[in-house]
Amino acid sequence: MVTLAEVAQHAGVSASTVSYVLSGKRSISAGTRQRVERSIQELGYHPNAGARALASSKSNIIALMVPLRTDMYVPVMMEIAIAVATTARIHGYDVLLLTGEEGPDAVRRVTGSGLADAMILMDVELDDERLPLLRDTDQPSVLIGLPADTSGLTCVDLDFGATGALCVEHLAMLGHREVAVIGEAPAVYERHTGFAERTLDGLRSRARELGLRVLHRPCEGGYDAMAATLARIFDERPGTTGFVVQNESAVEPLLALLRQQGRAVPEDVSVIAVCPEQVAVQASVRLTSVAIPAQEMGRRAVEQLVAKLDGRETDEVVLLAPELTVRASTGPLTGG
Amino acid sequence: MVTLAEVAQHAGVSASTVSYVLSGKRSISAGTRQRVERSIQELGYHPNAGARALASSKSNIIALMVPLRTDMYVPVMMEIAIAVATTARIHGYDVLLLTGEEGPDAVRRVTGSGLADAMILMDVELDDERLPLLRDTDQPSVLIGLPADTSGLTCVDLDFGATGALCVEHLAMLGHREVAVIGEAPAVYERHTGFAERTLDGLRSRARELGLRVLHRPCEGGYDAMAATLARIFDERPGTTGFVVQNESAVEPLLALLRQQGRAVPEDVSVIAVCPEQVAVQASVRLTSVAIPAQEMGRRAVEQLVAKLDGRETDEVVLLAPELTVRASTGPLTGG
DNA sequence: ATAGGTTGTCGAAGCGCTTCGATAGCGACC
DNA sequence: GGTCGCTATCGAAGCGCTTCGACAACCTAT
Repeated sequence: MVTLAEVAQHAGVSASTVSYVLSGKRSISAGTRQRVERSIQELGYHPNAGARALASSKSNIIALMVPLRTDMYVPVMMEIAIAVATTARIHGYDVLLLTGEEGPDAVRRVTGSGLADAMILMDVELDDERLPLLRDTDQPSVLIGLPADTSGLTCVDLDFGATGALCVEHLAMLGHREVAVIGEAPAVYERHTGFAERTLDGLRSRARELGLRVLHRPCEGGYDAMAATLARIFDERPGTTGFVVQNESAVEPLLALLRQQGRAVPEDVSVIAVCPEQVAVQASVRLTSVAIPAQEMGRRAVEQLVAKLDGRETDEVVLLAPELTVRASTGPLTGG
Repeated sequence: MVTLAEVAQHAGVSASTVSYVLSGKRSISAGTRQRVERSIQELGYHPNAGARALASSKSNIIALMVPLRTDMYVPVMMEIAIAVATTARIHGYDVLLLTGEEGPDAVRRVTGSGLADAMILMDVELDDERLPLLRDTDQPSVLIGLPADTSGLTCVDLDFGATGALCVEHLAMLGHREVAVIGEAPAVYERHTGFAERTLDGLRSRARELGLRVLHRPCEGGYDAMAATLARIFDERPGTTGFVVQNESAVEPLLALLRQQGRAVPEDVSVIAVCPEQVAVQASVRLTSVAIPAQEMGRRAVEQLVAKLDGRETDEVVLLAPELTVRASTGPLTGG
């Protein structure tokens, strides 16, 4: 391995000068800079990460903690992770991938060892056990998702409350009066992942204002579970004409079942999905949907984090405004 | 931050003794060990990663390069990534997440800076531009996927050739004579990702031996693309009764279209998917499938890598044997 | 011409750890 | 009882870098 000292010797300057050329923290004459840069090129020098971290107490690494479970929103998670990695590189950081498995211990380990300068947590639960640790540390962190108590934390998330409201508004505008919400698997609600509840709250309170009736049913993904859920819904509320689906793996089964039951989309029933664009576009009916802006979330999380690392002020909570795209799965209520 | 020296002082021993307690590289008396361990506990000591890396020239980090594109097999990629992270932790390594974006430069950067001790590459193309670099480096690496020339490389992958053969055998056994293969998007073939071609080769050559006719059609995911593809297939080969699908996002559309055309699965046509178990189980018809053993692939890749890092001999190529699970989407050809 | 301020460079200290002798202590052996 | 061979421990060097203070060289304003 080529070292700083070798570069310095090759360029005929001192080691510190090379270091300053690299960091730009002191002014260097154009001539010297060029000589040093040529030497770096010629020798194929790469600064040693460990030495750098030791000397500067900065690893230039951001830890990203992804949920271990793969029962939900996998593509979204992946897209966020990739956006995080890509954006981090732009700011000169690398990303360390941690799984939720280690739980709070991972936070301690990474914080304590100086492995990472900062950390991003995904899939935050309302009362996440990692939060006290984060508040105690002075290591910057950003959450993707919204816990119950955000004090002292920085969070980035889609505004799921507004998302729910937006869905119900669209349906109301089209004349629907009875709405069913196909939610995430029961386990998701049980573990108090905030977004599912927030969507529902936003949707319900707006529905109340607009005078719509709402029936919420959690649903495991897949065809069979969806069939059972749908049967129960029509059993309980035969007049249901609007559906809001917040569960990727229930989307296609729902469409298939409706088709099978002779209910035309969007003539008889309207369906809105809360899902990534790709799912909405590729479905058997092009879905009116509120997109989950995975990339944007990853990007913003990194930007918040970098701002913190640079000592800039940051917002406490960044809520991304939902956008509803009308496609072919919603239409005015005609039959009455 | 608590340092080694502080632990040493607290325990009344020298720094090197603490270090040896931690690493176990020299024998330590039981009494001393206990005293040191108690001090570590009490002070909440975590070894500094940078200092360690510098002194030992080992970072205990494995770099994982994931494809940037999210056009295919996203859940599989995610599952592999998580399996890699989990398995790596078991062996005392952390995982650095690199996106394909930087391309070969990322390999240079990570190798040169000593950021990682080794690296795992996913989504390897037949003639991947990163391979020469890997062969040149003495940094251990493992590929997930199979390039054209595996000499000097260690690879882990599903045996896609055998997978193709297995699918066609199953269909042949059930009496089918005309088989259509719904493949990945054309772009996947164009960029020469090996697995798609290997599946096809294995399938074709076994079909020849068994006397079946095979028609292969690449297919973008989604309903519309699948509809067009399916129309062309039945147009060209009206007698097609067996389908092999190697494209997650074509599965559900295919089932919907067949249903819509009044072709019953599995009475009239049989469908085999090459996909993750979850997809096969959740589909509207429980699919006979060959699973893509994502977790196993990630795990094996790490194990190969760790073996290399420990100086143990490793296999050059690990091909996982495919397993076909019969579910409800395939059956004997009855109509004749 | 001289004090004062820049600008560009250097040397040295030190980041926290690993690791290589060196050595002290101790039981065993002839 | 002296020597050998352990085991358990220590001290010191050094990994490759950053960063601080020092200082020479030069420029400007008086």
